Amino acid sequence: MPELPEVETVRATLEPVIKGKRIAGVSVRSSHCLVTYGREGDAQGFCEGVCGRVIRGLARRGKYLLFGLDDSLLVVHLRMTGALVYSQDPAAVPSRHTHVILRLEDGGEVRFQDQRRFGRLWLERDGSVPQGLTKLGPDPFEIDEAGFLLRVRASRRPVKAVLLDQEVVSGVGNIYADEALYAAGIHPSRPAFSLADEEASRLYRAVREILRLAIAHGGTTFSDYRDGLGRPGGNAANLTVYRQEGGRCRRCGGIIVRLRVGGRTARCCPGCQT
DNA sequence: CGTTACCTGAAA
DNA sequence: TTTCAGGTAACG
Repeated sequence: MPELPEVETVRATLEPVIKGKRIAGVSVRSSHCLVTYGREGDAQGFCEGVCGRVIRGLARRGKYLLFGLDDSLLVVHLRMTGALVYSQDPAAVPSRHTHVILRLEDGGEVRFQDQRRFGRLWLERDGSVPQGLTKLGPDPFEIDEAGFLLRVRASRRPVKAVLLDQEVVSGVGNIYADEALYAAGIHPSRPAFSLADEEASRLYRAVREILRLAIAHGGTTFSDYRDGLGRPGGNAANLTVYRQEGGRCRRCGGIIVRLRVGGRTARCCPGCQT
């Protein structure tokens, strides 16, 4: 579910209400999502490791959220259906998919909920980080055009598969890869190395603009995604091809089609994207 | 490289 | 009943 715009929106909405707050207690309703110092499902170690610590800040790298604690780092990946929602209402009953609750000293709490149970919370110390984070590439706002071109075109794989590869560029997922390729007029199956300078340049600018727009609208919600305060995002109205198969292309009036690229579903306009 | 597994639930 | 879903890691 959440790609860079959704994760950034969670970060931006959550940080103001939790920064500087001490974690008073933790409720683990299901420990499957916890990785404590490399040990999967260690709820007790997790509780001991976070209780009493102050949340110093909330950062994002790619699609990862990083809670800076006093002496450790809490890394969260929401994967497909995860959400981190702040609540000040102690009477609000947690959903059946709420797996972990961080209770703050001031009465607020942060709930980790995740229907499909793919999301993870890693507690790390000594500067170590989860495997996926160590190999993460820069996000599209952290590199210039030349750097983007070098990374993306260094592969013979379909350009969409390259955009989705978090080691090449981080933060782009299935929604925004389709949207950016449409905006740049590039077919998702094109081998990445075959992009001309002009095409790769258009793609760089399209990715940044598509992500910027999505952030400005609080991310895209189809069903599960919520920001840090439990609100859905408003970016679905801006989508031009993603989940629009069968509809008309805004540019040429052709039909948006669905195909398979790199193991994922891709949507595109065959008339406009070459 | 592409394919599969990991899960649950909604929709076809 | 089958297929599909915003992601990633482990396969072969």
